Parts: sequence; structure tokens; C-alpha cells
Amino acid sequence: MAPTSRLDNVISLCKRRGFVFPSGDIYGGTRSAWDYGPFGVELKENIKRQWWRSVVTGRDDIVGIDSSIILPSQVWEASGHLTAFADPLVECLKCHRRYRADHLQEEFAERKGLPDPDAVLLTEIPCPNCGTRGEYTEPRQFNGLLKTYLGVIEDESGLHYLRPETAQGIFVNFANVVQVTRKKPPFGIGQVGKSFRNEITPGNFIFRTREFEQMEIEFFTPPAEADEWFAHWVEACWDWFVDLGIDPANIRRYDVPEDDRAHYSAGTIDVEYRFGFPGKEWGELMGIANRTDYDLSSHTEASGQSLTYFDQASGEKYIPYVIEPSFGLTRAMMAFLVDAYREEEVPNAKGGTDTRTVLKLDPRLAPIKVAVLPLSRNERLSPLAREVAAELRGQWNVDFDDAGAIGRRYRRQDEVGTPFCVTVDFDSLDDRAVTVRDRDTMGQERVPLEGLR
RNA sequence: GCGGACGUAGUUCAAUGGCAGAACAUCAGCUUCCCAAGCUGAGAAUGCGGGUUCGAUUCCCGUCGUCCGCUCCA
Repeated sequence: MAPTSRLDNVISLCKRRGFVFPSGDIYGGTRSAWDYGPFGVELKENIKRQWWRSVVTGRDDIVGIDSSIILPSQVWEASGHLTAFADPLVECLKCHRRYRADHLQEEFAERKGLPDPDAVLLTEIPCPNCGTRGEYTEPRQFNGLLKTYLGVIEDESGLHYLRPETAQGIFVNFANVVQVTRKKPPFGIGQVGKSFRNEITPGNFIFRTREFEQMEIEFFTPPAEADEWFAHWVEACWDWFVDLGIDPANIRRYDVPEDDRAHYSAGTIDVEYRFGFPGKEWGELMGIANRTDYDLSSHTEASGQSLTYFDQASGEKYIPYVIEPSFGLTRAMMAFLVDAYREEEVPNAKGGTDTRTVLKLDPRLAPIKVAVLPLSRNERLSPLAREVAAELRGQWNVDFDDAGAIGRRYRRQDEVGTPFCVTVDFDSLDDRAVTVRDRDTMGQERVPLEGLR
């Protein structure tokens, strides 16, 4: 057995302390999704809030929306997802390797110098793995979109798709938002919400799930300024992670080669985090794509509604380019957790050392901001401590714990990243002061009750 | 989806074709407790379904889930 990795430890902590539960646990679970427990939901909400503050309400050139998950099927036809997300897959009958049929054809045509890949018959192509010639299953369509049927009768007329990205809800509302906000390019629309993709292989904990959450900005710019804004967003996204505590040594930029880009992208830079997956050190945290005028043009054409922008000042009419910074919220959460995870050797009461597990989360992200801990459970200390907790609760998310030894309770709070612990002791009854203990330094400071913020 | 490995308290690990054990964790009580202290007590498990058997957690089949590979991507 390999030694447990940092990632394993984080996953184990998440399950043990209820950041994340397997979805549908009591029925054996489903591999498509995870549920966020009491600490997990706080952390996730805090990440969302910080993101929204820094890129939506914190800027004068971005506004937010919240669009629906279910959209008319025409949206996905126009966006290209209906075709781009449906790949014909075949499987070699001998070695059971699976391939995209179109990839096999293209590769074979290129190798043989044939002009038309579509004309190549699968029966002529040897399996790239075992060499068996042309023994494949019939091509089967794998559609990455999740289907659902609306209306009382379950037939094709009610077929709808759950959105595979939040972006399209923004594009179809482009004209509405321009109309009501009087925003002029360059400006952006931000959105946080769930998206769904029928991933062939979900896995790596919350890294790839069929139901996931995105934080996306579609930034509309005059075509001539697209490159400049692209660079701006690469910088801004990087800074956002670093500002919230991610070690710059653990993230990197990856210039996605043309072949690997999404169908709408003319240029993509990913920000990757060093998750430390088995066999794969880095994983994508977010992507910044130049979607050009692909989406607004497609929707203009398909809907018949013009999504061109008319610039009164210059008299110019154009379809804006779109720069899209797209964050995986749940991936960001995982990155913040992995980055914050520490195991520290600390002296214990017996003169030896203990291992302290601590999440050094930025206080803005910490699920619990302050824990109130009476030194012992006692009919005089507990009421005062509860009073202090109630007072603080007006402003912070507060935990109250009076069970067991004080040291144990400190460690419990360390493990979920609580930055401050307030201890009420017997002196507090007389001097109305408490001990504030800092998560990072383990230092203690006596603070009058009135001085607690 | 296909191939391989694996499913025992919350966790880590035992054991067995015939009452499933421990440690840590959890909860309660005691101790004027400041960094996982001590003592006492409690709750808590064979993923689910079927088969073989007098009897299955153990053997067989299916299913669900996890991990590793093949594809997709925030």
C-alpha cells in the first residue's frame, strides 16, 4: 500500500467531519454526486460569497444574474452542445478498449493519406491497442447532456436538457441585461449555479461529478480588445486564488493546445492546481476561454433575434467577443481544503509531542469563525459562555462546545479551520474577560468581553 | 459503459459455516480541565437482494458502491 497522500487525508477529513457525504448514502450512494454537510455548505457558500464580492459587486463593469437550469432545446442546438457533447463511441471486441469512432477514422485517414476520413470504414481500421482489424461494436452515441422530460406525457416533444454550463443562460439574456442595466461593452455578466454533465467516468472525490457547481463570468468586449481582456482575466483569476490563501507554488497556468479546446474556444488558458491525484499531479481548477463571437452569433442566427451591439458613440455595430473565466466551485473548494491542510507536531501535556491536524483556511472561508469553549462544563461557566456565544452569533458563525477536555476541543476546531477560540474560565466570572486563542500561532490573549468584535 | 481489485461499528484493523472483538473517535457522568489527560458507563458494524445450507458475515450469483486503467472536462 502506498502511504496515504495529502489528498487522501483531506478526503478522509471531509468525510469524518461532515464536509461532504456520499449522495444517497443510506441507499448505498450514487457515484454521480456528493452532498455537502454542515461544514461543507459553509465553506462552499463562503467561497461563492468571496467570488461574488470580488468579481461581481466589487466591480463596476460586472452584473450578476441567475438563470434557469432547464432551457429550451434550441439553446443547446444553437450553442453546439447537442452535437459537440455527443460522441460516437465504439469498443474493440477483443481487448475492450473504447475509442471515438471519428477519431479512429481521422487517424487512419491521415496515416494512409486518404482525403476523406468519413469515407473510411471501421472494418478496415485495426485496433490501436491490440491490432485486431475492424472488430468493433456498433457506434453508440454518448451524449454528455442530461435529459429530462417536461409535461405529463413522456415523449420526445417534452425532451429538455439540463444545462452543461451556466454560460448559455447568460448569452440568451445578453440583450435583456444590456437593455435594463445600460451597460456598454466592455462589461460582464456573472453567475453561480449548478450544471450537469453525463461524465463517462466521474471520480476523484468531488473533482469530477455529474452534478457540479460553476462560477462563471461572460465578459463582453469589442473584438479589438479581446486579447487585452483575456490577459486581464488570467491575471485576475490567478490573483483571486492567491488572495484567498492558495500557495502560488501549487497553481500553474496551462495553455490548452488547439486540439484539446472546447468547440467554442479560440484560445484557452487553464489554471491548474496540484491536487496530487494518483498518477496525475495537476488538475484543472478553472479555465479562461476566448469564445469569440461564437455564442452570440449562433444565437442570433438560430433565434432570429439580433444580439449585435450598437455603439452610439462610434456609430459602430458589432457582435461582442466573449472572454469567459469559468471556475469550478466544488473544485475550488477542494483546492482550498488541500492547500490549507497541515499536520503539525506540537508539544503535549505529557512532555512529548502530538500531531495536530489543522486547516489553515483564510478566515473569510472558514466555516466557523469562532468557537466558544467554557473551560469545563459547569453551572456557572456554561451560562456565561452561552451568553458570549449568543452575542457573537449576531455577527459570526459560532460554534459552542462544552463537552470533554479543553485540549480536545481546540483540536476539533483546528481540524475544521476555525480561526479563533474563545475560552470562558473562572476568572471570567469576576473580570468579564475571556481568553482568545489563535489557530495559527496557538497564542493566547486575554480580552475583555466588551472588546470582542 | 468495459476490464481488474475490494466492501465488517464514524475510522483503522481482528475473527468465524454455529453468540462478530479491539483500539481510536462519539455520547453521558465525575474531576476549578488552557492544547487529543484520567476514571466509570453507554450507543454503535458484516453495503443491498437472491441462492446453497438445519444454520451464511464467511461459499455461489446478481446489484450498488469504492479504488486502479481506457474516454470527458469546471
